[in-house]
Amino acid sequence: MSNDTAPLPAANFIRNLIDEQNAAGKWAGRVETRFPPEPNGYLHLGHAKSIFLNFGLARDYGGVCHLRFDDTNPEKESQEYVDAIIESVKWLGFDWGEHLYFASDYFDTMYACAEYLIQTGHAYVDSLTADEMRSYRGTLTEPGKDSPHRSRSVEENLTMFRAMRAGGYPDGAHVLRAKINMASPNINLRDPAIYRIKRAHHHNTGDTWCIYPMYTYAHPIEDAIEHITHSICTLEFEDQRPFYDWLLDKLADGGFFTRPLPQQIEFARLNLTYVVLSKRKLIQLVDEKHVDGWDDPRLPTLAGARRRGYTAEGLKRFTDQIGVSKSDGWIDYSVFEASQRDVLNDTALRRIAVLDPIKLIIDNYPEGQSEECFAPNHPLQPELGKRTVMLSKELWIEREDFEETPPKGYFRLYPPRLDAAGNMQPGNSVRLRYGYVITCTGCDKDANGTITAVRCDYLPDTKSGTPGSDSVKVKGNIHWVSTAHAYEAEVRLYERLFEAAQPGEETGNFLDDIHPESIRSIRAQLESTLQDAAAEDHFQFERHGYFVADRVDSKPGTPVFNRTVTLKDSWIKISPDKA
RNA sequence: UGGGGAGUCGCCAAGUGGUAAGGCAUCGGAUUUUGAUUCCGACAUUCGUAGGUUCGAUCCCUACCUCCCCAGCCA
Repeated sequence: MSNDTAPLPAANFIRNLIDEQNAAGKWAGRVETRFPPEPNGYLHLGHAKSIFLNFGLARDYGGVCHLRFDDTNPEKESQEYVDAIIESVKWLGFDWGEHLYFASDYFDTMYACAEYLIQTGHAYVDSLTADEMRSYRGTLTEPGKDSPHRSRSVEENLTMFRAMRAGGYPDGAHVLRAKINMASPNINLRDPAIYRIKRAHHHNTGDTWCIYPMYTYAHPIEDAIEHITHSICTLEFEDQRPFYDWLLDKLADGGFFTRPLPQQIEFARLNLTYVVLSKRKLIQLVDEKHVDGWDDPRLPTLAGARRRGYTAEGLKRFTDQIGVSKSDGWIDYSVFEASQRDVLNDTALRRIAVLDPIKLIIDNYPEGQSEECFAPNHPLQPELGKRTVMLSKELWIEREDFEETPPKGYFRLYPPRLDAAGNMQPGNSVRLRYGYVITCTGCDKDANGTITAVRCDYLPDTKSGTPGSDSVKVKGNIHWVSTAHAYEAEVRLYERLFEAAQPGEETGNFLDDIHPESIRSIRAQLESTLQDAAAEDHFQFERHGYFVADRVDSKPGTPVFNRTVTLKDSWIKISPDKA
């Protein structure tokens, strides 16, 4: 990202650490990070935090950040995910240059390291079943005990490990384990498994291998091979760090890597209310079709966020805002929305859209006549110019901009009414945005009493942009579109996918908190210029919110709009029974 | 209850021995042809609790409390 003018991100414990190390000359000022997703799903907002952190650190310290696929478990991984991840990281604006890597490209080195570990007595082949291994491991409060196979000779271990690789054993028959300490208070050090036999087709290495390294073992080696300085991961890997250091220390002794070795640093993962950020749950939502694919605009995946109309710049603003620390907390989803509004407010062109139309008839406006009104594309950026919207006798206005019996404080359209003293007061006046001031005279109803049209008169001398147009002061300002000139289009309104701040917290099943109507598709009346919107064009529909032309379903000439986020609305707070 | 982490305003988050940054939210008020934006102002005598050291502690020491993570041949 190019942001020379952007202020330096706030201090955090990682930056402080790097500053200290740089002062001490530990890495000679080098900062090399990596973003290492497993290609077993789509990236989500939580990954964005990690991406901005890792790529941001590299950028700010003049280093590089690698994109590395941690593909050590072929059963769960696929090329589709690799492609989607690449697209999302690019969308966020990052470029890893030459540094695109796959853990699977290092399988040979990892294998060689494993033989070295065996030869130096630091690893052994175990033949316990998974269940047996579990019981030998002990518990949180009781030490484990040595496997009967722990004392196999180096020669036997080597022979068996080679046979494992050669396909001489069925899946699960043996595992290679690091030989550390079965009584360690840190369970992760009780001889962790580092290789398992698994006959699965790998998206990158095909059927070359039938044994695969475990994350625990593979990750430190990946970092060391790539000369990563700071290996940043989330808090749950803290207990893994002693093994990370143990392994690399042994391999450095063996001449595989040179010191200083990479350093693992852990930070708190993102917890966001009203969404789920776990791959398991996201996969379930997609597989069970609670949503329409990984890029469903209701999903917190980056693909979904993009389609929803959220911007990469807004995501950056969000991550800058929430900071990086080691304490786990929950960020309210409204914080995310606010950061998106910040960006969209600056960049989105303004347009008019009537989402819930009701007809407004200007009785004293000539039949068959129409005229041009000029509306700025952005109120704060006049250099963005104006567009023309047509006004005529019959308009569409928002249903909620008329109230037959207005609540207290309402200053939009309402008809003439009796005041407290019993005197008839005129109907309310508002300005038709970019047009004339009108005064409400009443409304039409059908036999059921349903309002079919609102009636008004306009004040001819009040047209926006003409001298003296503001001689009549009104508080209300409503948007409209001429019925004869409107463009009707599909607009999708989204609600939160989950109704609970922490889905599943109450019942234990996050699916119980799914919002039954999280998507609503409507036919809206839009100003005609919107017909030319291109996919991924962002707009502010004035007085409503930010919308984007859907990048999947929009066709030239027939855009479909997604509501990204509404505008802040303090009227809702004043009058909770409204909206 | 073994081990590893974390506890600073409603939500994030700096500060780490010299007397509590900032952001978001909230509440006032101004501007406003979006009940938006923008602007101005208010907003922790207090840093999980209790002791201790010190002239002085959010920061050091001791004990305690609360929350999170670890017993996959997942990552």
